[in-house]
Amino acid sequence: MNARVPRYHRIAETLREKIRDGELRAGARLDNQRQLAKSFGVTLMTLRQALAVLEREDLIVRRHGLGTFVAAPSIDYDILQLRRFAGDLLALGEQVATRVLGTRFVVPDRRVALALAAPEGARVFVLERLRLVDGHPMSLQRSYLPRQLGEEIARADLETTPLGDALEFKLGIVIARAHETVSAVRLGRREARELGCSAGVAAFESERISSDAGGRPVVFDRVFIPGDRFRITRELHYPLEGATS
Amino acid sequence: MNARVPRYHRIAETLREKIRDGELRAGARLDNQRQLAKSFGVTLMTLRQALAVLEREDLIVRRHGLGTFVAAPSIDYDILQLRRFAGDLLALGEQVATRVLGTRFVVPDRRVALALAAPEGARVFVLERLRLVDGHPMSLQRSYLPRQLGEEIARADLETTPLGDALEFKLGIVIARAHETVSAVRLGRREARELGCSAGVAAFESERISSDAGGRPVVFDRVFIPGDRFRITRELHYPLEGATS
DNA sequence: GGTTCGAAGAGTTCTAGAACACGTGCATCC
DNA sequence: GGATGCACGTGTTCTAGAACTCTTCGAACC
Repeated sequence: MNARVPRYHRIAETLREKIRDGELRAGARLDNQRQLAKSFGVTLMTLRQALAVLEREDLIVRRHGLGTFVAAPSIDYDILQLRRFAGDLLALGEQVATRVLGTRFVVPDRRVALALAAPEGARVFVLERLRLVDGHPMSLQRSYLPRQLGEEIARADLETTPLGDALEFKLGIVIARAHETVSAVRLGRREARELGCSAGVAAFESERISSDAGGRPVVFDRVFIPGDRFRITRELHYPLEGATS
Repeated sequence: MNARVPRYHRIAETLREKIRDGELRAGARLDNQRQLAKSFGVTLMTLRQALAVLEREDLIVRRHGLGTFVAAPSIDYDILQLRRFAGDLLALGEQVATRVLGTRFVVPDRRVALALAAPEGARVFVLERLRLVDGHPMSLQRSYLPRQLGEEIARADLETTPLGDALEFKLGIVIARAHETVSAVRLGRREARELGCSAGVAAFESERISSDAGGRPVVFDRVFIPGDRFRITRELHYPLEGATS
């Protein structure tokens, strides 16, 4: 009757079906954009518009320099039960141990600096810990704190005192809110070595900004957990309310 | 240092500032895209990318054939306190009166038919009411009910009995859930006449589907309220839980 | 008074490239 | 062993148009 449906919508629909039907699995890499444009018989710009549609639907993820990937399915559902991914997610009845790898002062990357509102070039405190489940390395956690807080907290026995407790009982700081982002990454060399697996394997990366009641950022946590991939953000409110199904 | 910031980001930022500083007010129409592209010295495609950014941020609204408009500010915040927009939003301590304009059986439009699961071409019951605040017309509400329910309810004294009460005490039907969509429209002639304003003025239109505990759709409400513009949907659960800030 | 039709204005889709920027991996160098 | 640098593959930004569709509004027509 009428071909009034935009071309890029049709392309998006085609790809959507391939993803739905399993022809393209979660995590799979699509052909590169120029190739796709060619095979659909459209311009790069048009193809990119189709990809933009799918990206807004969280069906694909585009990574500069790497490629376009099929995203993980419907995270929203799982995330409701996620609670605090970073730390105490691991308290599932297993034998959980924490090994402090060390503390340092470093110049943070942009994300950390932004989260902690640290001035350009200023150093921040880092606490690096390894979580072991059943004696096996499970996650690598780097906790960044503003310099001054770090200097105070560094004197605590972090080997036996959880960071949250040290903040609360030593400095009187209580975490009131957190914003967490979980994404999928490939492990770098250092992270892989600490976790006892090979570099480049897929892993969760959780970035969490915890703030006190006044909204002041207190801790930036970055956690790596070897595993599958997905990406989601969500707000947490303490004390955690009952899981709303 | 480096102009590595994409051009369309700079354009978006410029427009963002104009909106923030009030140079462009909510509801104002921007220059047309070709004009904007020309004045920014970029291609139409590039300008459109800037607009796409702002649209995703809900700062502007683009309407095919009409123009690009500054969106209303931060609706998400207000909607939390919206409760039942359709009816009892008006119970704010003002003098609220209800005038029944009439009842009819009509062939519903597609949206109503779909919501009430009415067969093609079947008639449904309509109750039309005017809400007056302080003697001044505030909103026009059309409540659609399935034919059979309508025939029962038509015998009630709707001038003095709220529709919800009539449903509950006369038919034993209790509303358990509702799904509400609020959008911005321009008033048609009839609606404008009833509301005592001129046709074409901007108004809220709220469409609400109320269902009983069994999930059966009971009432479709469509409410017009002259005012500003926005669009949002949200789920309501009865009994309404306390407002989570 | 209502209806129909068409022109004008505005957003949308699309082409065919060219140049740029980012991540990775490998080779090289200390 | 670790740092540096470069090439390659891939996504991103941008140009300069042309053609299409949607909405409104007024004029002409019942």
